Amino acid sequence: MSIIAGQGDATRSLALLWGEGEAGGERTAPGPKPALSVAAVVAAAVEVADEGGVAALSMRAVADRLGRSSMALYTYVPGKAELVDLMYDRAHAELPGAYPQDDGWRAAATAWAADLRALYLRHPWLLQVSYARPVLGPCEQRVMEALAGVLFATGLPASTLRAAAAALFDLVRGGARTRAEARLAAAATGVADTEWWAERAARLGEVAPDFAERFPLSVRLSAGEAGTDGAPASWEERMEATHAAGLALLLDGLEAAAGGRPGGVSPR
Amino acid sequence: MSIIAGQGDATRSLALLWGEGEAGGERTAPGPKPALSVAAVVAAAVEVADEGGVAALSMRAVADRLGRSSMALYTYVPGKAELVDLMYDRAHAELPGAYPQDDGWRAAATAWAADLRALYLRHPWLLQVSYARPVLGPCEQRVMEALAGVLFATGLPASTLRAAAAALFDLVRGGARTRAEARLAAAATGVADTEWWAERAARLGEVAPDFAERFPLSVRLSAGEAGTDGAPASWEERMEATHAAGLALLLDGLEAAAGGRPGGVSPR
DNA sequence: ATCTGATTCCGTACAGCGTAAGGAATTGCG
DNA sequence: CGCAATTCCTTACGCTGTACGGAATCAGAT
Repeated sequence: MSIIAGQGDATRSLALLWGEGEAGGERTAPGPKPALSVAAVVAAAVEVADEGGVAALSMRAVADRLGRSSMALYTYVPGKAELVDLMYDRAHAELPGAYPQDDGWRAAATAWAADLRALYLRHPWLLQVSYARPVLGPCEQRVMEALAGVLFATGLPASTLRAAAAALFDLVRGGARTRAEARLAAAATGVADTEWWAERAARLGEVAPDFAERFPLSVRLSAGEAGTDGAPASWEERMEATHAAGLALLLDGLEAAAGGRPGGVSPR
Repeated sequence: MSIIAGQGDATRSLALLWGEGEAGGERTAPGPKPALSVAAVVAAAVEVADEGGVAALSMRAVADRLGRSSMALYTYVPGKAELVDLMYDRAHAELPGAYPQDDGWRAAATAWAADLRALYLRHPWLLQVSYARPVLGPCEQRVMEALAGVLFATGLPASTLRAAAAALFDLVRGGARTRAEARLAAAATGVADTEWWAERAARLGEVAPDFAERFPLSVRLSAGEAGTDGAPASWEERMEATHAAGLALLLDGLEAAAGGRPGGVSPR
């Protein structure tokens, strides 16, 4: 259970996020030239988080990676909270800014979701950054813009599309979280998905032998997970399928709302 | 920005979660009788988190509330991570274990979502507990059981319902998060939603004057938020509406999948 | 060439955190 | 009465983010 809460000063973060290249003029100020830059600090911080997770992200760790003292970072960044804001936005720069709609909006929406999901799995710490308060950096905004472009093709009113956009974000984040957890568990224990889950189930069976009687519907819900098509899919594949199905349900709803306009070649 | 990472020992957490009343036998062990109990510790911790947020949740703070030293807690709970696991599950005890389906499964599902959402708003720190790794305590399981009961009324296959359940959880959590953020911002700045948002927009306008040209679709997406029906709804009301609409889209998809079986009196 | 003032960077320090280690106090059982 | 187990506390360690003050570096005015 990992938490990043409280976040930083919104004004300072916004200035840093959108300042980017900073005033183009050459620097003519006295004093030693900065050996680092905001971008360098953020990049180093992202590396630290990618490698060691959010728990390993400390100012000292980032500074060590840059060969500086931890206090040196504070000339570039107001504090750790704002640094996380910057990291969060920067990571979203890896995503495309638009999606072709040759195969219809539904395919484009699915691609958008897949890309975002992949980003979360590349940088799992993103999922531990509270998106409660919208940081609203340029890169994250670009992702939103791409989604907006896809959704407007439905012809639906903006109010519906706002709801759809929020729902899509939620589904992708939630799904990626589950998947990231499985990876983490696998890495931590050295045991593969299926075995880990079996071990977990066994432990639960020890500690709560009356599980099946207390929660019959839950058991029924998770029963038959192997699917009817013989081959028992791997745990990761099943998670992938569940995620895709949830997404499909939402897109079905959206397509129904769009009425006559089809979403293009339906992927199912 | 506080972080709770790494989570606790799953085995220890599971034992504590499902032990509950513990072996019913009278205690006949030597040594001083425990003045506290696991339940008392968890209850105190929940109080601390409710009042001061997740940042205020420290072992010392919990111990102070109980009039003990921080180290005394470790005789009841293996560590902070496991304590958070227990808190998380205990909070879910506030939710009902089943939902009547007199008005059809759709109304029941909506009620389930509303209750869960209300729980998250009562205990916002729940949203900062990473549900990446399923803690799988009895109370959380009860919530899942309630949802399963609702969903099976659709007559759909378990695989579809698993996806629907996951999606519903994601939507409720995501929506509650946005709402909780607005409250937090309002409380922190003393400014009401609408004004805070206006201030934020103004600040963004200063720092990124070319916003409208760079992100025209996003602007169009959030434009006309006041709705066509004259009265400009409050920010919180709009969030509520957006959340409800997202939920409705998903339920539409589910209803479509259920084919002939209607979800009962459609709430919209 | 020198001074001035701004800027970068670092060393130290502090309060807070989770918790390991060990000792004091309390109790039921022999 | 020991004995052994259990609860609870004190102390301490290493870690965190960061406030503070000083040292080093440099541009431009003198």
